[in-house]
Amino acid sequence: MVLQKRLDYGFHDYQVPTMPRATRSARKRSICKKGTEGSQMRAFDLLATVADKLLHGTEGPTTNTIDTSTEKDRYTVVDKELNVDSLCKVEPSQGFVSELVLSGHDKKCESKDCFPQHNEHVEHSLPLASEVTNFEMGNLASEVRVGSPISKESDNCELDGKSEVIVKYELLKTEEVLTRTQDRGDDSCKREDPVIWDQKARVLGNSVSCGKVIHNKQIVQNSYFATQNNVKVVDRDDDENSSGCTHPVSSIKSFRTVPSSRDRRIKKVSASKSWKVVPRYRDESLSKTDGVWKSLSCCKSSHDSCRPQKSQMNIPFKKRKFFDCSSSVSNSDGGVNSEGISDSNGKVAKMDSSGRSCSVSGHGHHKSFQSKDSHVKIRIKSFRVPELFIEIAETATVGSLKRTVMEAVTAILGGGLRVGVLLQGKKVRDDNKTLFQTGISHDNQLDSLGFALEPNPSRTPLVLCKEDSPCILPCDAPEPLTRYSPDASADHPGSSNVLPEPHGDSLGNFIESDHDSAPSPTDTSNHKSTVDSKALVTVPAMTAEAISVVPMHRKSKRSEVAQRRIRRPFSVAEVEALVQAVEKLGTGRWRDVKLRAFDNAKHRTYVDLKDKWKTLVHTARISPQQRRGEPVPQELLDRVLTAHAYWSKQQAKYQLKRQPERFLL
DNA sequence: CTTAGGG
DNA sequence: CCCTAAG
Repeated sequence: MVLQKRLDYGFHDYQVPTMPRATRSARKRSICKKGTEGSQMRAFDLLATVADKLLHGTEGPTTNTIDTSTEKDRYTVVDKELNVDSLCKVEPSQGFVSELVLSGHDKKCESKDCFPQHNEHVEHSLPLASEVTNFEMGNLASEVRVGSPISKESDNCELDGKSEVIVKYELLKTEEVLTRTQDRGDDSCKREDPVIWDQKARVLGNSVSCGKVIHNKQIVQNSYFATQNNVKVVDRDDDENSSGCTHPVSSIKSFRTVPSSRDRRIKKVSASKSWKVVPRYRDESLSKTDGVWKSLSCCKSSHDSCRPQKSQMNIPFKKRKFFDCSSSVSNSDGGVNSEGISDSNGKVAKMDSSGRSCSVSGHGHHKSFQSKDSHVKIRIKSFRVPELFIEIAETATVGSLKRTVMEAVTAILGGGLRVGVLLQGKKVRDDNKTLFQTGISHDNQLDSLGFALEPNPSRTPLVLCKEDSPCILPCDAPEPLTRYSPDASADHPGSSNVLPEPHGDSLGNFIESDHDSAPSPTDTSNHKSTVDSKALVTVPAMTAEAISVVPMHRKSKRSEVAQRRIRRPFSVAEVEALVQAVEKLGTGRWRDVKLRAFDNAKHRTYVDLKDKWKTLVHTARISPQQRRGEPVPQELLDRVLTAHAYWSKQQAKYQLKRQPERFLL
């Protein structure tokens, strides 16, 4: 039996931040590891989170349930436990819920901008929303504040009718898997079991909506991330509790494919409305963000990083890896989020991620952003995961199916993504060019700027990606969807096919930014993203076009294993910074080197620096022909050798000094 | 947590 | 990059 499920995740404002792996992260790391056994969370975690919420509600009942019960059971149990309140409560501050309410109920959006247009979907959903509203209105209202903060910030929330489904996820608990779309009318789905999700994008404006259907099995409407998503969850359990919430980010526990250990539950990840991509790590100023961001990002300060914080939403990520990934995903509802990326120069580009094509009115508004001439503002509405093809035996259990899907998704999202920048349909490969040089400036080209999440070849073994098709969506580009997403739901935005090139190119950096702080002043170019206020940028979808998941077991096993961090070759600028620091500090003080030259580069640990130095020394000693990767200027290599020789000598002297002493003793 | 090295 | 031993 071949099930083809299409998972469209629209993450509006979904980001994959890089989690700083600070110097001190090690400990955390270890902690995390212990805690989680196989979990690998990365971008995916967010999804999981969301899903989790949908399915299970906020937190997690979890442990016990999960641990003891069978998978099936556990799900069931969990489901029962869901309730709107809990969901809502989780992130009251977020306003997601409220939005939902608003959309359904009031229909008004605080920000008018948000809903410039009505969608069909909206109308559709309205009823649902209203239902929900009725039920829980009180609670919700109380809990949540109305209006999404996000919306305030950025106006561009609105999606046009086009934007459709961002997230569609369907699962059935029972043995059968049904694929459905949103019809609620259909009972077929409902009947059996538990969980079916259908999320569709819906335009809610910036906010996310949370809906719950209580009665029969109902439907939870969620719009996560951005804009409009409707999620229906049909829960067989009648309970009172089914609830849906839409958070931009929420946690999903259950999804965990890994049967084993506890699942990670992510308590909350909320969508942050805005986050900065590269704010100084220390600053952490995500002003706009809710607490969410922090949690997602691991912590700005290294201290916090892995450990879950009780107070805020924690994201108990089991693995540090998750953090390690520089990328994290954040959703934003309306896509209101804005992100700023600062490059070494200190420039900051703000990005708003929002659903895909964003052509939104907001853009116009954004112009205001431009005020600072030299900065390019980019808004990314969302990144989507278009399709996922799964093949699984009929005899497989639902649980295995879930795991399989999870794995597939995880492989894609968590396996390593890189961001590709497209300009007028062409992939911009030179990471070293400045935006200006590339033609990405606030006054031009914005319309043709697109971003794509591309599978990182090195990291996605399991996934079969066709190279050629990364899903890319040029922002405004009218192009048709990529082939990958055949169905309408597929994005509206046109996508251009693009390059599939694997790694080397430029994109490698996650938006998150790695801009390493220090190294080169010139780095700015690294972040390719740019946009001006005007244009919305569409986000590209992930391309995992089709993924075949085959043997679950293997994968799962694999997945359980900690993921390896993505490879991030050192740029010349970084090498330069490293060399300079080592010349000054010497070779044995990697922590100091880290602090001195890479303090802002969260993804570079002192161990990484030490390793890099090791390889640099090696590189310097071999013939140029034998060197691979981005060529390092000979001058730097010479300095490496010189410094290495010098410090080796120093060390030797030190040792000699000691030697006599020892003797004496 | 840091270092240092091997893998 | 990861993992580990050692400090």
